[in-house]
Amino acid sequence: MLLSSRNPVNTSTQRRLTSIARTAAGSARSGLPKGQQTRAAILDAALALASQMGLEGLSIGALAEVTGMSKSGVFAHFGSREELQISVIREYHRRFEQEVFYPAIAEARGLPRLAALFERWLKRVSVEIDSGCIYISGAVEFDDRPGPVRDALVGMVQAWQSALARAISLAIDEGHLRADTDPLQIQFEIHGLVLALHHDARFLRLAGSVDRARTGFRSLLERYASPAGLAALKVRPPAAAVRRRPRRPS
Amino acid sequence: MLLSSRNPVNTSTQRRLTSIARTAAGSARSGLPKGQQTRAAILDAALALASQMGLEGLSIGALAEVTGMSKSGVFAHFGSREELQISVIREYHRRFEQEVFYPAIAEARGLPRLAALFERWLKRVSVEIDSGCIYISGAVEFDDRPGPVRDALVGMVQAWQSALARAISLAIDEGHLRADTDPLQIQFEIHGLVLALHHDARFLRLAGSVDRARTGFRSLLERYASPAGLAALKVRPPAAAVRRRPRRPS
DNA sequence: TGCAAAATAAAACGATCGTTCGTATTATTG
DNA sequence: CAATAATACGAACGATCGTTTTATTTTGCA
Repeated sequence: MLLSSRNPVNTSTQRRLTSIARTAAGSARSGLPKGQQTRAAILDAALALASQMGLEGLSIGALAEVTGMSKSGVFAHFGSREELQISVIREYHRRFEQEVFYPAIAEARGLPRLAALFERWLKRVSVEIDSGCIYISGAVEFDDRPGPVRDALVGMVQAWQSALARAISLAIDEGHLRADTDPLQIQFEIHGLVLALHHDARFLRLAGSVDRARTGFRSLLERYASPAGLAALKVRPPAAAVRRRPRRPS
Repeated sequence: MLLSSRNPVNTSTQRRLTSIARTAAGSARSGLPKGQQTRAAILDAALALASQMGLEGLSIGALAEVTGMSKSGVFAHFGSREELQISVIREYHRRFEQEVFYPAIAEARGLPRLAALFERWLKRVSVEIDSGCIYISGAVEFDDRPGPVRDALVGMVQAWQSALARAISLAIDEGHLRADTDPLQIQFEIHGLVLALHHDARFLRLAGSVDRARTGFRSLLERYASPAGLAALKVRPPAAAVRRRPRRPS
């Protein structure tokens, strides 16, 4: 796993799930045992619901109505509301990896990769579907609410932040960013652009916010990038499919 | 009022308050009639509570417990939970004006004023008391929840944003920022710095976030400011008390 | 001081919440 | 197919929420 994060699942949910996996290990006929299948369906609905109402607004009753199940039926799959929220966070993390991190990491080290990370992040946070970003809304909801949900959220966000910082550091090593750059400072400012985008696009419903974020990113590069880095961005190849051959200049 | 915002108070609360004011108009002995007095006390507690739990987490029961009143006693002062939330938003706006806007507007037009706005904004959002920023948490809570609360929130935020944009435009007029600058773009990026600060300081509890925001602001100025603007910042006088004499260079 | 009005309290209502429990249904496997 | 475990349901519980109603206390003014 590339976006590393510890996985402290000693809960009842996990116990049931492993026992399920053991029981129905042989019947990989339709892919998954029935339980996991509906669990995935519930989780999918829960993600949509949490993206709109927030993690705190996520209610089991509403989830039951959406999925056409009974409240207790939904409940049984997670054991508690907290576990449901944590599961939602984990699933969001998984999709975030899938749609932002993995595709971008296929780009060449340095500014190309960093720019790809940023661009996919923008899409994820503002335009795609109607989903708000659970990382952002969760950060506000749980900044003063201790507990396992907050812990899970902090873990995921930190994992993403350090992945981003790593990409920035690589860009420095590659000579694409000035050697005296502070990776965490750039990360801070990039994060700010995304947060401002989320705010203006989702709350104020301002058109053209994505372009403002892009402009901010460009002028940030003009400040911190080296000529070599800017050049690497210009000649940026289409990066279709899998381009994993490690190409280190210098 | 300098941070302008329409005030659509045709509610039952407003009706009662004016009638109170009429009744006890003569007795300005201890400043306010009893009703307004406890209302202010409740609002004070509500602001603290909403800063910590969010506007949605603000419950009348908890508010009653904190103030040592009965639920219905608290309730009677606002008529509905929505009105309470809106009142909290208005009160926050008032304090924001008082602690951020008015002191900063006493500074000289241009970068000195803009820098003062930013600096006081930082303090308000991250360090002062334990209060989170209701503008920020509210934006996340109500980005997908239509209604009068959201409307009030949007109005206040827009008022502040346009006040900020006005200060930026003045800095351009003053020759402190390059003439080809887009005020809304700068506003967007400054807003991003504040949001990132709020995130890192309150959610991740990262030390040194305020300095990161300041660093971001400085490098933003290096990009957009003119030599004259930077000079105006350097010789910045202490700005004690009232210094309103308009000093336009050039 | 007395009296109307304003302010607060107490209790209850209906709704919704997460959760539990007993039971019925469905799926999986020997 | 039968046996057994996995799933799902329905009803109910206790708590909390915003709100209403009714009654009591407190306040401010003639």
